[in-house]
Amino acid sequence: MVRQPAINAKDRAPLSIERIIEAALQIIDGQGLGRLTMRRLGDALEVEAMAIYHHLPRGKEQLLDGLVAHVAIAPADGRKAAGWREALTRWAHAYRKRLLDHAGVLPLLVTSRNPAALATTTASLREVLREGGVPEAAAAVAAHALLSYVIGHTALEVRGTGEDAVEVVDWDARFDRGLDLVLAAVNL
Amino acid sequence: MVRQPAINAKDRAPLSIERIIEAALQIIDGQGLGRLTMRRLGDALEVEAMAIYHHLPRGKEQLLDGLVAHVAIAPADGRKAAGWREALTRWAHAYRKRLLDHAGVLPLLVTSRNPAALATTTASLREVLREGGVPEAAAAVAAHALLSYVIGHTALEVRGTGEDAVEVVDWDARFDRGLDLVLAAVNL
DNA sequence: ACCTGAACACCGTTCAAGT
DNA sequence: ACCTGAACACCGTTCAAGT
Repeated sequence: MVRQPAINAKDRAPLSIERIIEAALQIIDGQGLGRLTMRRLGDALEVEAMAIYHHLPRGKEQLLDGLVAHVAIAPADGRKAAGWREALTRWAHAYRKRLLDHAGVLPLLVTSRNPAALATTTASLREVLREGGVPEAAAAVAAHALLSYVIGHTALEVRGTGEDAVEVVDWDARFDRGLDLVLAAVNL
Repeated sequence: MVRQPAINAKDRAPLSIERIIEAALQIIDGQGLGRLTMRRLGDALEVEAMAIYHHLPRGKEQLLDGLVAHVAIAPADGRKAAGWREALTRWAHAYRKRLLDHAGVLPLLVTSRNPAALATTTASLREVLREGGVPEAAAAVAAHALLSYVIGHTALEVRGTGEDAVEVVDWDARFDRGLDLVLAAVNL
């Protein structure tokens, strides 16, 4: 006879940090950061909230650190860029998309939480500049100005896109025009 | 006989929205946003937490909206600027200082909460550009790029200044160099 | 008008216990 | 090793009551 799992055995995929982070992102993206609680997260994972502590001993703090780390990585754009300016434009678009896709995590990004994750983002941007042949000294300023612009723009876009928005704005167009302005200065 | 207040009379200044906001800012600046609770706020004001609801019927939501409104107003710089570039530089420095002085409120600023407060900030910046004689079309892009840069830089600065900072950085110098880059592009 | 006290439904987290 | 259940100290908020 083939061995059957007992009726009461909970033979589902065991918990893992990846599954926990994924479920947390789904709650945040769907209901907002304020509704992310350990108990609700446990429900989503079909587990008691306390089980999460077995995988994240530092509890909710560690969970939030993990969320920041997750959005820090801008997915690489496969296409080959014609020059450093096009490469930077693509990087900026990819990072903005990442931030907007998980806009609920944004408040965590403007905290001193998990500063190591920020280094990841900076490194990927510096790599694009290096490949584009931008001199080291100019690259440092350019990277900082560009990253600041993308983060700041996204913050403004999120604020201006809420339910009771004050003004109707084409945020795609506004982003591109500001980006052009910043990139023009890099060229000087 | 001169009328004396009874021993048990609580003859202290009555609660007001201004006093509540002020006390909340003090808690945030000193202990962080996470430790701002209605009960602690009540303690700071020497009142039961429930008394706050008499002045802020929408409760903590309304309190947070008020905090966002408070940091939205960049204090005017008294000195007379020599030209639009100097005027913008001063505006940027003043706004960065405001954000850093209340860095704990920053997470609230990257939410869709109280979008009307954002209009206040934008208006003050647009006024500087108007006085500087920057043409309307260029001013719109410049204002957005500059405001984004200042907000984004401050977010990065707060992240890079925490207790377990990864790198030592002269944030004043970095801010100025990025600001110069953005302002150079406005000039084109 | 302004504040209090008790109560309710929720939170994050600990700890001993189960399998 | 992995998860549960009960418990603790805390939240935001309501509502009736006090002055």
